[in-house]
Amino acid sequence: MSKKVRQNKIIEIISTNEIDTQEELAQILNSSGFDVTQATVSRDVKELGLIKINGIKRKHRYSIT
Amino acid sequence: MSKKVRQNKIIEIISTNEIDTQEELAQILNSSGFDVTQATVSRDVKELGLIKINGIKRKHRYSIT
DNA sequence: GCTGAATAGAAATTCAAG
DNA sequence: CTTGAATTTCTATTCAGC
Repeated sequence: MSKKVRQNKIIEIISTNEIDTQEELAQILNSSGFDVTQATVSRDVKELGLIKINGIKRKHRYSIT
Repeated sequence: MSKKVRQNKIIEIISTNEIDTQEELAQILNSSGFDVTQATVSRDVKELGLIKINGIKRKHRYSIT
């Protein structure tokens, strides 16, 4: 699978799920057939420019910018 | 010093400096007379809803939402 | 309620390797 | 150029204490 496909999947995942951690994201990716580790997710998050929202109400989740 | 004053200072600091880490922010606060640790900065960051921008271009810095 | 010290937990990077 | 394992670095939380 290409990186691009995986990154599209990441966008889809965080759009439909409340993702707290990169580990969690990696697990969902694995369940979806993308065999990746947290290290790669970290790189994808960076490339995609994703941010971690950490506000007082909306606690802890990844989001697209 | 009140928490509110400190948090205003934080906004000012991240608006005028490129801050990478909470430790760094804590140090600048200390230099400015606010005696705090990273733990408190972490709580302030959360309350203020600050985000850490981690994009491929704009690397690593705190920003207001 | 606000905070610091210590710790747990999460994320980024290094260091190969393919 | 992409990745995983291991490690480092950074952040959040716990557990007092005030």
